[in-house]
Amino acid sequence: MIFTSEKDFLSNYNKKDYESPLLTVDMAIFSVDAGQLQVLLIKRSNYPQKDKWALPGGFVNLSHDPDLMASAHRKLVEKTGIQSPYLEQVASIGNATRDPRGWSVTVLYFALIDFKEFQKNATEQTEYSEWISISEAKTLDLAFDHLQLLNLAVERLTNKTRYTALPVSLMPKLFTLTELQQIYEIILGQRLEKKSFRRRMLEAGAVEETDQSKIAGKRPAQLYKYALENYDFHFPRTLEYPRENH
Amino acid sequence: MIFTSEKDFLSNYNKKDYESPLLTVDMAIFSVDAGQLQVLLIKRSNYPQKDKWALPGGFVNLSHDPDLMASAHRKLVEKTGIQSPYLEQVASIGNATRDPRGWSVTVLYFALIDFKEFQKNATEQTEYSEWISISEAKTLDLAFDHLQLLNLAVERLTNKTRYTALPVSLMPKLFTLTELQQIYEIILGQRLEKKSFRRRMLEAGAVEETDQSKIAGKRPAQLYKYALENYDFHFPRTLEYPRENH
DNA sequence: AGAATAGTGTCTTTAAGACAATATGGC
DNA sequence: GCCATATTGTCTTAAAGACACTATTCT
Repeated sequence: MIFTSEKDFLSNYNKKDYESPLLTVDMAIFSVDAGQLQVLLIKRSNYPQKDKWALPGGFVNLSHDPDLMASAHRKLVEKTGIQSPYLEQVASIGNATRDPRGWSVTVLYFALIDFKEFQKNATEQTEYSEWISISEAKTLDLAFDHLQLLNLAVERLTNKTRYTALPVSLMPKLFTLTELQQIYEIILGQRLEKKSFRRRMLEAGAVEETDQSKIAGKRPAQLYKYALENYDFHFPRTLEYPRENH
Repeated sequence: MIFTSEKDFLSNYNKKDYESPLLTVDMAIFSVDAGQLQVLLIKRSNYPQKDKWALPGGFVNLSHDPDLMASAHRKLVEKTGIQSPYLEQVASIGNATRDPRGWSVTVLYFALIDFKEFQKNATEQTEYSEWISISEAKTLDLAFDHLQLLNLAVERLTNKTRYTALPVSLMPKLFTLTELQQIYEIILGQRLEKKSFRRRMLEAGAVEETDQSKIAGKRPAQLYKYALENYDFHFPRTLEYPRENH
């Protein structure tokens, strides 16, 4: 068939003539609670892979989701009630075998939320969901290739924690530097030097003092807020692994 | 409908019951020639967007491509004849408006190849293609959202050039450090200090001497080869921007 | 006063930048 | 020997690590 114009071509085009894949968005929603990095998992209530733990996610709604990010955002709001989390695309996995229903592509996003904020917004869910620590989640028999997806998301988060201020997104608006450092240490699984950590945050202008302080037992601590426009900021060096003792 | 088992569910499942998106893979194939970073563009020979310049790419072949990477690799071989380039997924863009045919997702990959290797393997193409410098490509009226895709790929490449040895993939097997440095300078658009550059490559063990040297006019130069298992290696710091003169 | 947590001073270390000096081979 | 390009020496600088010290509040 020969077409004479874009319009002519389009009026003769029928999507159903071609094979299409399944398209899903899956979310690794992270939070820190009880001294551990946690991920929100759901228990699948339907086939396929019924009753297995899985990352929240599902089909992109082509009629209502304007783009992939919107689809990810919709799922996040459904599960957590949180409107403005940190949300980042990690990767897409697509192959003929990951879903028994056929050639399937999933676009993986990760989100960072403040656990306290989640508790405030918690809504009744149709599907059972639970916060599970990363270490435990990795031992579960997750649905589909979700273990691989979880690993990709965790790897992205830990890498970025080494050279960005991203973990601020796991905190409330105001936080102390000690609290922020603790979050870094939980994600990295490594102790950090207090002085280096504070100098780094302050000298780069990533955080700034507020006029408030937090009283929680002993000496009150200065409360800080995130001071940059966005989360693209990269520190000039990555945090090192602890040096050898000798 | 109630299903009693995974098998029962699958035997009743029909993909055509659900809407599916268009799925394409697009490639930013980079090379360096004539002192400039170049990208391989094709002139579209069919609707939609006929006669516009575009990144090579096209529909994932669900019957023959086992996964997304295989699809990207297939397109790369078709266009360049090169079997083992550096290939990395950049991002996926999916929305209702980028393609007039309907909700469309493209998975963007970038590839790095040695220009000389390309010339050796060049094959006749059905579609007209041409190497175009990045600066020129950005001024063209590219098809669909390919300008955005190109920008994403270039950004990924320049970022990684600051902290990895990736640009080695744009070189032949054996290369001199001066040649490698020139490639870095072209990608970054910035002069680098010779001593710092060599020290960095050598001390990290990213490259190692071979027993060959290259005679090209004046003093012969030592030929090196890439010495690491893969391209995941990160230098401990990023290359800096030139310091201020004062 | 003592304990506990917040916050600072300052020396060392690592790896990059700057730039001058030396080495090698073709002509 | 001269020139161009390759290669090295070495001082400076930026930012992180180590670790001891001071400050503030509660009990």
